[in-house]
Formats: sequence, C-alpha cells, structure tokens
Amino acid sequence: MKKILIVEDNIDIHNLIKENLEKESYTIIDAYSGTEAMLILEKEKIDLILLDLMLPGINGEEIVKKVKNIPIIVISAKVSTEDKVNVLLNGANDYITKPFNKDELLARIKVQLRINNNKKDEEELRFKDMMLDQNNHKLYIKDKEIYLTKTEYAILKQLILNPKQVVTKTKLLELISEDTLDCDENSLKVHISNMRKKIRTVTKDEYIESVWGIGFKIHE
Amino acid sequence: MKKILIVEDNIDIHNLIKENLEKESYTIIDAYSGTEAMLILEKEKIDLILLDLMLPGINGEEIVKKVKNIPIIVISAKVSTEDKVNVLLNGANDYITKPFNKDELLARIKVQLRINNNKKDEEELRFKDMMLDQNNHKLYIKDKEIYLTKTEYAILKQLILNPKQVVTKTKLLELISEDTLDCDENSLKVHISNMRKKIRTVTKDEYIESVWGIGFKIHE
DNA sequence: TATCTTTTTCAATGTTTCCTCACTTCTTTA
DNA sequence: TAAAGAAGTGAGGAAACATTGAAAAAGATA
Repeated sequence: MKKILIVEDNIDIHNLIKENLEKESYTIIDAYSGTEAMLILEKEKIDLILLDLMLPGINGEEIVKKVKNIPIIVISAKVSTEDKVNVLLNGANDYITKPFNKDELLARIKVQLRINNNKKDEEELRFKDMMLDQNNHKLYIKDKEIYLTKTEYAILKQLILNPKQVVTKTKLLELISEDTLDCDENSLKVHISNMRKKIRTVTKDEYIESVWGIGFKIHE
Repeated sequence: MKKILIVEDNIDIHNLIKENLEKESYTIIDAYSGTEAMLILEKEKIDLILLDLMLPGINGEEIVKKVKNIPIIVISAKVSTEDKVNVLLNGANDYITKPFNKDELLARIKVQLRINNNKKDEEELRFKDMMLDQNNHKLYIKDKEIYLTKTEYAILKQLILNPKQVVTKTKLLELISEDTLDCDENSLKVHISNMRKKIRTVTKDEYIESVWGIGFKIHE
C-alpha cells in the first residue's frame, strides 16, 4: 500500500490527518519537524508527502525546494496568494489551506498518487530462500532461476501465500482453476512431482511437503 | 510553446483568462462549449485544459471522464466539497473556485505542466540498443531504422515501458482494442510475428520473447 | 466517388510445449 | 500385511505459439 509521510508539528492536526488516512488504509509515517522529515526521506521510500510550512527545524519551504520526485501537498495556515504561489513554483504539487475539508484532502491525495502511478510493480512473494517474481512469473531459489509453467506457478503461488499451513488438495484445485484449466487430483500430483524435480536440479532441500490424506504445504 | 485549451462559455471570464495566459506566452486555443472542446481535442495536441463545469453541450464533468493523458484544471463556480471531490476523482488534476486569483491560477498551471514534463522524461523509450521514436513511429535498433505500424508501435511501446517483465496478452489486447472493435489473440500473434520479421532484417538477435501461457516480454 | 495502397484481421498449417491419463512402484497407517 | 494414499513415468492429446497468404478494412490519392 502507498506510504504517506505526514510532516506536522501540531499533534492534534497530525493525528486527525493520520486517522483519516489510515481509514483509507494508507501506510503512514510520522514526522514532527523538518529535520526529522529529511532523515526519514533519506531512508524510506515515500510515495507522497503532506507538509506543513511552519515547522521546527528546517521549515516547509526549504523541504519543498530540496525534495525531488515525490509529490508534495502543502497543508498550511498561510492563506496569502504570495505564499501559495511561491511554494507551488518551488516544487509543491498542491496547496490546501487550514482549516481543510477531509474529503477534499483525500481526493487531492488520490489525484497526486494517480498522476504518479506510472510504475506499479507487483511485489515479490518470498518464503525462506524462495522468491516468486510476480512480474515475470519466475521462481528463484537461492538466487537460482527456475522456470515454471503456468499451472505450476499458480500452485506454488497458493502455497507461498499460505506459508506453514496445509493447503488441501480440493482447495488447491479450486484456487488454481481461476488461473488455469480444470484439472483433477491426479494431475495435481503430477504437477507437484514435476516441480519437485525442477527444484531438485538446483538444491537437494525439500520445499514442498505432502501431508498425508490432506494436501500440501511449504516446508518449514 | 505549450498549448492550453480554455473551455469557458462566459466571454468575459474566457477573455480574462486568455489575456493573462498570453502574457506568459502560452498558445491559447478557445472553446465555448463542451462539444467544441471535444472536437478540438480530436484534432489538436493540447498540453493542458482549463475547464469550466457548467457548459452548453457536453458538460465539464463528462469531459473530465473522457479525456485521458492531458492534465485538467477545473475552474468552477461550484464550491461544494462534493462537486470538487467528484471531479477530482473522475480525472481532474486540480480544482479552483471562482472568483480565482490570477497568480494562483498561473502557478497551478505551471505545476501541472511541470509534472507532465517530468513524466515524459521518465518515459524514455529506450531499452538496450532499441530506441522508439515517439514522433514518427519508428524503431531504431543499433541505429538502424525500422518502420512500425500504429499497432506494432503500441505493442512494442508497452513492452519497452515494462522491460524484462512479462506483459500479459490481455494487457496488450486492451491496447490494440482502444481504436478497433474486434481483436483476436490471433491478431496479436500476427503483429508480434510481423515485428520479429522486421527486426530480423536488421539483426539476428531475438528481442521479443514469448512466455508460455502468459504473454510477451523484451529479452534480457 | 472510384481506385490504389497500406494495415489489420482471418483462416489454415505446422510446430512446440504443456497437461492429463493410465499405470507402476513406493510409502504410510490401520 | 492389506489397503489406501502418494510419487513417479511415459504416451497421447490438447492447448498455445509461429508463420504464411489471402481477405477485409482503413486510409490516401486523384
């Protein structure tokens, strides 16, 4: 989910914004001063910044000038056109005056995220030293590449999505039927067998474990 | 210079905006109704739209929904949060209420143009020794020129925008079907095949790789 | 508007890859 | 140890891909 950095020293306003954004299930990172914000920006990958101007430490205007490539929405009590224009020309993407309407804020956040939403890489699925790259449908074990067929990929994806749990054969068949053609229990076994064979060419560790009478799970 | 389309039926407001923008040496295109705006958009390459909501013909809300890939700043007498939020979520990039301050308008215009410029820079259509010329639909491989048709260009563009990643057939078909009605998975294959043939006349390296059951990708 | 050219789609054929089925062998458990 | 479940194998068929030529559609030109 998208990460939003809130830079605001007033605790009440800070928490008010935070609550509203968390309802929309954004991930929130908090900064209560300009210096703190800059430190966070060095470490974390932030998708959008909500920025107050009057801040302890480095002020908002400075931050706007320094930050590149991350959309900034300024939320400020400064209502003069001069302030707005300066900040917008220096790099801010939008400017909202306090007191603000929360729905409008949410809409304007969505606008900025939408504009900036060019690259939306799917995340990688990891378990132990396995990595399923969803972008190019490949499995990596200990950094070695293993080619999987469509159905094999669908099966392994389900197993990795439910790590350490037994996935019943029926459930597995049902889940993969979304991505691939229907197949019966016998076929499932063959797919599992084929995958194990492929994995064996790379490592002698067992990854896919059978649970007698129930189904399969990813090995601890 | 940047071309801005002003869509506003009130002559006084229209001219007021126009004068201010011409001072900044933007090129202005005029539309006094929604229908007129849509006709212009089909022909001209516009960089930004200033849009009133209450318009004769097609209204502003409809235009916002229809237009893609051109930043829109709505300038409206509608001040309710509901109106703002709807328009912003439907595709507008900014919303200014009347009466507006001209300096703020100019600043917000510059913000949108700046954002759009950055986006274009990011979309450098290069991968390895391939280069797509956006202007005349040509592909260069190792500085050799290959002519591509419209559809071929659209497909290859999508592949180059997601280098080393599989682009699903569905995704590619969506692209083709934007302009044409029918489209078959078969057609996609033919386009790919034709492109490969063209590329083969220039180099014997393979560039477009098929990923079984999923789609295609640009070769590693 | 009629004609010609380019582009896209359709249909047919051959090829490759993958899935399933049936069967055998191995393992677990009652 | 018998029965039931799981693993593995190879053949056959199904699905997906590649390529081609011809038909249809779109676009250009006069």
